[in-house]
Amino acid sequence: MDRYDERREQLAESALKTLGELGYARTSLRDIATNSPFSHGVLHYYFDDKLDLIDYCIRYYKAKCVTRYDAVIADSTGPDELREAFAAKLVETIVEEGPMHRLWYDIRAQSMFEHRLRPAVTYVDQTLEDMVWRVIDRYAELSSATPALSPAAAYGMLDGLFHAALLGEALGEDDALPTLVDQVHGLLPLTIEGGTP
Amino acid sequence: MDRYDERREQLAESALKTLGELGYARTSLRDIATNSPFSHGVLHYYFDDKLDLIDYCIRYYKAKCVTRYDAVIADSTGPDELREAFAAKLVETIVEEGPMHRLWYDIRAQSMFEHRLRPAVTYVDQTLEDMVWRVIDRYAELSSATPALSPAAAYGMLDGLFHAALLGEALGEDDALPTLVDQVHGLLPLTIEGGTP
DNA sequence: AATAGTGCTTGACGGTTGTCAAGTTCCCGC
DNA sequence: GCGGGAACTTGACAACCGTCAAGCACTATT
Repeated sequence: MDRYDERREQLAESALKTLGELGYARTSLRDIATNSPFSHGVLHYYFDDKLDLIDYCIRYYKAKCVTRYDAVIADSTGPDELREAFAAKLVETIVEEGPMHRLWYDIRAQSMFEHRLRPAVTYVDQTLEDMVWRVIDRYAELSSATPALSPAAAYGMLDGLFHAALLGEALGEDDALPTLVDQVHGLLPLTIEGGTP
Repeated sequence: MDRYDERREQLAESALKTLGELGYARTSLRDIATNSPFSHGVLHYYFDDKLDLIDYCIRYYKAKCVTRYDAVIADSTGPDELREAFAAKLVETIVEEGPMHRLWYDIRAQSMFEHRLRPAVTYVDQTLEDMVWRVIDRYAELSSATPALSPAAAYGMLDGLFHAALLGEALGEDDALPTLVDQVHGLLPLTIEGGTP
């Protein structure tokens, strides 16, 4: 990777930090530059415009989190262990990377109004669906069963629970995270069928 | 209702129309006023500031859609009929009120960054959960069974599927709506247990 | 060491934003 | 019909936005 790409990543890092705190609507290019070692003019040196920067940020964000559960998949030796570890990891990432997830749901909502965001959102959403499916597939395998729903359905339901927990956590519901654990524990068995009795 | 409240509702109507088209981030008070019979100054005559207006809009939005599925609940005489009618109604509202739903998910995401939106979002979210739970509860009753998950879990999963379908529809996936129907058909039986064999 | 070119800063631009004060029009009670 | 307050318009404000041109600093090559 050459120097040019390094700087783009560095700026994307600063941008993600700022966007994660303020959200898309209230983050200006000057805010991003303030949270970086550079001045505001440099952003137009490395990116065409604001949306080009955000497009890059979205894809960069994905690269950092798409393998988040792969260790859980690889290390778990039984269905219940996988279920526990997966639920714990979901909670962990809300606690440790909350702003990043908030930003993701923000950007995804923006993509319904801002057409230029759509390709990146579609791309990342698909990789997240794949990531979830690897968990479900492994869970079925460890249960000696087969998945009972489509990847899209599994991702949609799990994402709904995750999104609700993130929202609850942001809105100050103090039982949002334990509730998520319970919900995931309840949901995973529903995603498979034909397991060994 | 006095004249003052009538005008507030009228302005909220114009605001929702504009916000539904442009989204929160790109809608200005002047845009809203342009889509109304009044000038931009009148908004500060009826609302304290922009967030006060949006707070009012969110609650007003809820009042219009919270009973959307009650007719389905009342008219259905069997579990499969309810399931069909509910899924059809979900699709119908995406088609006919798409912008309003897009706005809702946008505002809900904004509430994670803008504290002043939180009370209204929390309030509406709860009424939506109640609305979904009335469907699930009736579905269990018609199935001679009992619900197998909490209202929050049922709402979270269903909302995840609905959100994904709305997003898919906005992003141009032409099978988003039929897929939603299939997913809802698959999900509802999972929400109950102990039905008559 | 002179120079060319990359990397970065600075400052300015036109436009838009929320907000509000001042002024105008309209309507209702007397 | 006349006065007064409510309803609404207009215009202006300070601040902020994305963008970009101009210039400075630094580095590497010759």
